[in-house]
Amino acid sequence: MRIGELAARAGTTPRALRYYETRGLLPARRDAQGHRTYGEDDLRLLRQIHALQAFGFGLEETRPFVECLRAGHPTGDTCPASLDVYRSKLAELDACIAELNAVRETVRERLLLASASAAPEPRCELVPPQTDREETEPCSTPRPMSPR
Amino acid sequence: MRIGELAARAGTTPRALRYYETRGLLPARRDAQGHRTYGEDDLRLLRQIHALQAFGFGLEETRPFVECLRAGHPTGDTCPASLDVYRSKLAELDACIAELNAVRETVRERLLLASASAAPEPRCELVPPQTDREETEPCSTPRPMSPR
DNA sequence: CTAACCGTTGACGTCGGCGTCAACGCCAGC
DNA sequence: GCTGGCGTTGACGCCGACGTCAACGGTTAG
Repeated sequence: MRIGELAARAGTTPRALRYYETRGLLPARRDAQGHRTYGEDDLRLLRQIHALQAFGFGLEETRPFVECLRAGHPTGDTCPASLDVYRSKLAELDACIAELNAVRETVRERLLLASASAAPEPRCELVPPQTDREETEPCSTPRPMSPR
Repeated sequence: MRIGELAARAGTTPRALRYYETRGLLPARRDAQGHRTYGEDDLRLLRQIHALQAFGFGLEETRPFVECLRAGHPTGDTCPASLDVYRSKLAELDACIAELNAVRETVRERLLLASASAAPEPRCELVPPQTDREETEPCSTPRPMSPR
């Protein structure tokens, strides 16, 4: 299997696979023409990578999982190094969530205070809220649920 | 007041102020030597900018607040445009927090499942947890609480 | 023969908010 | 005159995960 086919089957692009290779994450054999050649196993590795990326894992963080799979384990998270990544990710998420909640509360307070003082006389105006709902792009840091 | 002094008083750098100017966020007058000149008002604008940045607001999002202040209002969030930013930020935060919570739960489940199957015999090993606490850098997207 | 299509490497662009460096100007003090 | 300190503009670097383009090569189908 060559790069185009693997990319299509994995739902990604040749460019991404080449990038992974430069990072040492997904090395490829070469055929007589110098073209990259992959096996079925590589498809599993790619699926692992994408599953973790969808959760906001960085490429480096997927490495233990990928190597774990390549070592022959049934799943990528069978190895201790992968569990460590899980744990540090959990801690990171907890810290992030706590911080965002704190910010959220502060912003909410400010909004209430400001909208109160901005309307000197609370006229109970019930303006129909929003006619159109814009898709506001959410959290991008661990950025899960990327388009495509 | 020139750029170095204002930067020092605002706790930022000349580079940042020049950048703001290129963005049209903080225009400056010039003296005979071509040096940027600022007034006391600009210090207030800068404080507003930094306060919002500490909450994870992007520079563009601070613009309504800054213009509100320049329009002579007592606070930056007196104007409707600023309130809109507050509201959209709240929505963004809510979406982000919800997403992160979902990811957190999934990761936690995975960790439990994997650590359970990784230890075929739950040997109740009570290894002393962590000897050193590494400062894991938290959420960077709305990235509040930046260093300095 | 030529076009279509797949592959290769290399380099630059993207996004935000500046940091850092280069090369220069102007003014004060010794 | 020389040094130090402040200012100016312009350009490149950073970080992550690629997208996009350029210029090239090899295989296959018409």
